[in-house]
Amino acid sequence: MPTGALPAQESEHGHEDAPCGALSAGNGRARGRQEGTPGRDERYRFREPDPVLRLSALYDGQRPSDGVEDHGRPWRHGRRTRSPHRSVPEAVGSHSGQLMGETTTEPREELSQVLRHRREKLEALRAKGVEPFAYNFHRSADAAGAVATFEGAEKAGSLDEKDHGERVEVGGRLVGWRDMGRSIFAHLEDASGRIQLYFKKNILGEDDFETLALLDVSDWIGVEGPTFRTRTGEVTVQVESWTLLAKSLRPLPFGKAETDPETGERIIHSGFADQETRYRQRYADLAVHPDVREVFRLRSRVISSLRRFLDEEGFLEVETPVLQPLYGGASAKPFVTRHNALDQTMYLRIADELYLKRLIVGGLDRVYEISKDFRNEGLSRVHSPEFTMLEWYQAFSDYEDQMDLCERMILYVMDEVMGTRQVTFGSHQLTIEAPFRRIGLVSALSEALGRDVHEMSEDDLRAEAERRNVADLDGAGPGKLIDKLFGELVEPGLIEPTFVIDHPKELSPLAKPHREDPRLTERFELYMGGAEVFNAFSELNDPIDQRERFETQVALREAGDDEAQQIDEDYIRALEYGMPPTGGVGMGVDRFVMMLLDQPTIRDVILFPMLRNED
RNA sequence: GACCCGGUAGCUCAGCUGGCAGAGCAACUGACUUUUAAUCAGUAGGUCGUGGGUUCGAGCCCCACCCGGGUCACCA
Repeated sequence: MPTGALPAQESEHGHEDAPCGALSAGNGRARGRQEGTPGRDERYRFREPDPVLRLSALYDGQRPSDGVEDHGRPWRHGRRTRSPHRSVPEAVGSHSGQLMGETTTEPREELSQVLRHRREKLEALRAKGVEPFAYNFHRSADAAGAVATFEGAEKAGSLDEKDHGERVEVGGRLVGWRDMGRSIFAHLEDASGRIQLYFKKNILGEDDFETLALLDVSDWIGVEGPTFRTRTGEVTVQVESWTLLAKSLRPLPFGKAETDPETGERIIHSGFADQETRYRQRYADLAVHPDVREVFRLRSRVISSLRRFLDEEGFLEVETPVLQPLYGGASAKPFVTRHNALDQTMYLRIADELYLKRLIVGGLDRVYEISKDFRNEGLSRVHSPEFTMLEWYQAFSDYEDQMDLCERMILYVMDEVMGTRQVTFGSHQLTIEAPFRRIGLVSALSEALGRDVHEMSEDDLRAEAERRNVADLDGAGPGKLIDKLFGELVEPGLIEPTFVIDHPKELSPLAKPHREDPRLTERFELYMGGAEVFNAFSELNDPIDQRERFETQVALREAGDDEAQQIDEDYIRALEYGMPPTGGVGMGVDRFVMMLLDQPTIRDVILFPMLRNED
């Protein structure tokens, strides 16, 4: 599990799990595996003699009589039939067939025993008149608030004669359960943190206490009662009444947590380690891993902070098309789709750039957009086909100004969200301070090669690249060769924030020529933690030059480069009306978040990363 | 795409040179009224990714395939 050093979080919630109540749903084997029966079909019948007497007893006489086939759905009796909840919630999925005793073509479910027990408890609860899926629950505090209030009262000496704090109503998910016989300790977790619950038989009464045995870790419950501090020092709710809010029919894969007696640190033994399953079932990953929840809370705060920064700088947030008749603004392959009514091929955008610059032409002189872009390419640690891009364009600025703006923005976000300028990138500990290092792409490469890149012919460059086993050189011109060599030789070392500036013209068809060296463009990429996070130019505003650049791209495309750009006539028309000098920046928001939160892969900062179809 | 590693109980994993498929946790039964990885006693739980092959015998060896992770390479 990701264990990035996340700053400034409240508590380290660990995970605990524990066996739940003593009472239970009975002996599955006896029912499901009777001699000679093929298993599934028999599993849910209630027949005599049924050894599951404790469970049966809880039905309070509503238990279906025996030996009749349609008792596969005992909860269908009584008022349940007309309940808006109808039969089984969606989570049941393919198991309903099983449970109904029907033959089904569904593959046999892996969890049948565990799922069965929970379903039996659900029935037992309904038989006792306990509604397992509540409509609402009023909370007087969240878990952290209840603890804080108690501690405040304790400090102020305002506890009552029994050392109880005020009564609270808290609600959350059961994440731990320790049954001690006539008393039970449990932990309840909500978005704020966790709080211990204490259930005591002679407070709740015999019957209510018995019913607790039908609860499980993962259930949502609400409780009410005074707070107190246990002998071991933990602030705890002494439960006087409880309400089941939602029965969990599928146990969450909680791991175990222990507290190191030496350091007091919580050591977490994850019960949910399979990366793929964690991405597919992000709900369970989030439910079980508080630090994953924290990553996404911080991601959200980073994005808010970026937005606030740009708003304060006078930028206007805009929205431009995701579905485009012509894609452009980057070198990438698009997703293709079709609009039926217009009978027209559409592309999912690969960049926002060309639309945003049209807005500069129109006089909206500082604009930005935070959006999903789509590139039909492979997946990797730093590439997702669907990713979040922030682009902004500012008239009356050039790339020098934008480097300054980037520095300010990064420090603004760090101060506001992280509260520190210290950051960890893998094994590197860094302090981020402006100004960042600036290196010329060509001069840095020249230094790495030990010879002046400008003096090298295309053949020299190719020979160097081949000597260093740089892959995929087909059709690469000198610009691309320089870029490849740079990627090989210089890029991996760019851990601390570094502006790499002044790229070869061939690589940057939308950037202005360098004012001092026509072979280059005024462009920078900002690298952090070894990955490119920002990309920016002094934007090309000469429509005649722009057309020539597009034509060069078309030639590259015809030569087989399917990532080369196309001529966008409408964009050229816009430039012909006149675009003021403009600096523009694109930022990979996911990567930025990765860097700030020290997350090793882009999937760890995307809630639902793209995966191959399940089956 | 190429290379490396992996897929065994609900989860995390072990399984030697081919010889009866295992552990911990979770589940289930029982005990326990201030525990917190609760503890103690007991019970159940398996299509060893899929399909072929070799063998008296395959989780293990061979072939093919599926799925995942990592590394490399390109766009943020």
